[in-house]
Amino acid sequence: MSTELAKAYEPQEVEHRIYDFWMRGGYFHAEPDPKKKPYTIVIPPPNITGQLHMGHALDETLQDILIRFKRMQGYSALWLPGTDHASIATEAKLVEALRNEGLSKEQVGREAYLERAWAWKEKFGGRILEQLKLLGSSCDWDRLRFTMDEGCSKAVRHVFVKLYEKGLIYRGERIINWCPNCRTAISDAEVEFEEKDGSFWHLRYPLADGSGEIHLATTRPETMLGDTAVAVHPEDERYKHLVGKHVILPLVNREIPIVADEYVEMDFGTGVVKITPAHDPNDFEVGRRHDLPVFNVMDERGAINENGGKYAGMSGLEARKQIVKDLEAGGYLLKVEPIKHNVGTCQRCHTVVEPWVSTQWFVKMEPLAKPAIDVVKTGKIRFIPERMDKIYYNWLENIKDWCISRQLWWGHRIPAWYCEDCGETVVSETEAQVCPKCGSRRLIQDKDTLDTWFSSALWPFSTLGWPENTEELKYFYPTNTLVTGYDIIFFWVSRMIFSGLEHMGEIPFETVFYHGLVRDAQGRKMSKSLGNGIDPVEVIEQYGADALRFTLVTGNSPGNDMRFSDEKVAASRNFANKIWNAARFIHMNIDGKEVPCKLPETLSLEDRWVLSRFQHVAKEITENLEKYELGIAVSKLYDFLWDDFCDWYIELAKIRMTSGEEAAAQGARQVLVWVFSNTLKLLHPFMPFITEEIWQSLPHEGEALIVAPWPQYEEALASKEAEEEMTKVMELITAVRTRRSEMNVPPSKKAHLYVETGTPNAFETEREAILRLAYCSELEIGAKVQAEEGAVTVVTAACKGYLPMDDLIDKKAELARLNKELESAKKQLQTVNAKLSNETFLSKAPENVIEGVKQNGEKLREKVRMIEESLKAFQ
RNA sequence: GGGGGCAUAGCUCAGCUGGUUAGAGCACCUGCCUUACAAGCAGGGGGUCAUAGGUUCGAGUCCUAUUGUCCCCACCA
Repeated sequence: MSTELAKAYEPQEVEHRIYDFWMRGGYFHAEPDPKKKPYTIVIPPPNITGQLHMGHALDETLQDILIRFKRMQGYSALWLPGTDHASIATEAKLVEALRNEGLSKEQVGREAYLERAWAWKEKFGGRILEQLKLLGSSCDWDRLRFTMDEGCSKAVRHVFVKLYEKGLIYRGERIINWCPNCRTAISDAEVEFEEKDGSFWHLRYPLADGSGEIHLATTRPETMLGDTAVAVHPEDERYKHLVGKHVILPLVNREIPIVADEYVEMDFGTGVVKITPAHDPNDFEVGRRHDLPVFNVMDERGAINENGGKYAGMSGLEARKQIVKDLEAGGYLLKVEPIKHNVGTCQRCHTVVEPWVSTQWFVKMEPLAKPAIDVVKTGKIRFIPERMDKIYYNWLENIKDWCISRQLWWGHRIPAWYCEDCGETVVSETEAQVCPKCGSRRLIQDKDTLDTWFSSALWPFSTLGWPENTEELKYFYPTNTLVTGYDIIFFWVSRMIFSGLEHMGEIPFETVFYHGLVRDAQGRKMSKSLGNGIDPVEVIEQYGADALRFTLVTGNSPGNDMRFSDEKVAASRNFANKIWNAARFIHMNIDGKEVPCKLPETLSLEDRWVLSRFQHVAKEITENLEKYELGIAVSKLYDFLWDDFCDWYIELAKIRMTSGEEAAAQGARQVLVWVFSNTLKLLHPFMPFITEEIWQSLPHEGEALIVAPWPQYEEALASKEAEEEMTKVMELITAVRTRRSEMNVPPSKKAHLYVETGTPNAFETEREAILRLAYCSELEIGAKVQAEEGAVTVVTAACKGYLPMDDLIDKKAELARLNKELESAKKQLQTVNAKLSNETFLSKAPENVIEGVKQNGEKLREKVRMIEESLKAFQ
């Protein structure tokens, strides 16, 4: 870059060029390196169906910040990228595409279907990765993985067999959540409850012996076709005598028993529940306890099956209507009342989920959950923020077995074969050829595939080569940080933890850094249906990737949701522009000159001040980053760069650079370059493009900022004295500016300034700065100065200034102002004095706090004295 | 039913283990095209930190309760 370039930063061209530069340099690639310490993050693999949304943008930005930080600190920093096959989501897209061609997946057949699926994956699966690059993500693309690639698939089969042999995977007929739209079983975690309007139908079931009837209510009358009992509470006096008797199931005319079970709540409704074991999880349990038959009346589409008699073939809703009609006609319907109730829906398609009995594969969770709880309890794995612990414990402590089979074709096919001759089940990592029991060769593989999360659970080690014991696995595992949203604690985090412990005997990561959701400006969730989603790619095009990243990390604290708005990105863009212009300014002053990238021999007070400030900032930011306080770190950088460096230091440096004294000018140039390029290092993880671009253009050592060493705190450059001295000067300048502004004096009108002070050194040293920045025509400094009468007074902690501006002074206003200031100073002094005369404060507060209060008291006393003196003089 | 978050300036939010006078961005007001930047510079107004108690020498920060709001889990047929 040079000063000829645009006044405003134009990110588009820079970003592509710089990303190419990084790629060509191979800076993203990490190798096992015994000389370095490893730092590893595995990416939460985005779905191949996905487009980059703000949630990804946040997730990837946070990871990239951590990886770039660690890389600069000298770690062998691996950010391992990849994508997830997302079985249900992808299958939905594929089936839809087929439907548009007038085809079904059954029509094309499994093999052809999978060919299409892979082709689709090749075509669209990489789109999101290209979008990740636009963000600046420094992933090791050489190590790109996919949950269904050969290695991951091998890991999946290995785990399946191992768990099966251990008895932790089993197959059985259970009641599961069935999505009639996706036509597959789903796990408990994939069910979302939504409050919906419904009806409560009150029914009458006559007793079989004709001695009366029993009243009950249901929200799903169509399930009565599958009723196999009626239940009451064993202690319920109203019904005790009926237990053991039978009722006639209306419409169906089946005799079903009345059973007693503690599950029934006496106080709810009539205290009678109809029991449909095939279509309700609680009823299923009741049925098991009482050995009731399971009478399945629904098919895979949620329609009534052949067990439903005259209702067979009707959809659930049709059957409901007809059954209610028939019940009413038969005199069985007592009343209907409207209610609101929670209905389970499919996470993917929001179709109402049917509890359905079918044969599925499950993972036995309890033995796996226990160690997973322990590693968090003992702190081996740390959650940030800590409160996520509870959510995690709560889930694992109440865990139910995990239904892992899916009636889908896209995914890892279950490595189980059934013998057609003897019915034996063979589970094997490789294709089973012969039945070990009867020797038959007629083996058929299970048609189902595994839950997507079964493979993502292995992601931290399957991507590093497991089950082979690769160099990568040895070096990079366990990984260090997992960055993800709190919405997938159950789906993913918990499953990676127990999988890592079970298969690797070691935690998968040390820290889980949770972030919240990115919401719209009104705080609503971004969603397709609301149409309020903001496309990160568009934001990048308009404002630049650095501005987007800066926006996402500023003010973001772990685990908390954030709002996203155009105004915020605009503010970030302005910051990028500020940096750009600081660079332009420096170029203007160094171009064509030889400026070494080291500090000069002699340092001025402002040099020592800015260097000291930088040291503290560097130290604090490093600490903040290590504690995952990214939002805090970035705002400190913002303040330092904008306020300290641009608004103060650059302005101060201009004096020497226009002074005509070459040695002084050169010193200023060197400090400018040194502080600025070191600040760029600190800023690089957050805003990688603009910082690399500028850093390259300035005098620098090393080939790229991305691999430049992270600034170390240097005690020798920190100076409390320089900061204190400089503060005196800055306070005076600000006070003069304020006073002038209040009197509406334009900067063009210079004024004589008298500074009365007991500590003249700093003021003398910075004489030129005061002249220039406080708009002075002349400056007198002394222990006692003789100012013209009627001069305006400014008082700071270290000095008193007089501005003779007789013609502009509103005497009354000036008097009022001085009085106000005196009052305020006195009030503060009072607070301080109260503290210092408080015995308990003095005896209990720590030394440094007391010392601070004392010093403050000194300053205030001096200030009060000076104001009083001015008032006296004024009158 | 159980658990959790949030409540600080007009708006969006910081404020880490309690410690001098509670901060930022945006918005607003005033003055400036000062030769890096008007996407800028200088200055300013604006907050009884949701409410009520408590702990403490000291509370925005810790504890208890209340109110409002959002979320998670469980789910009553």
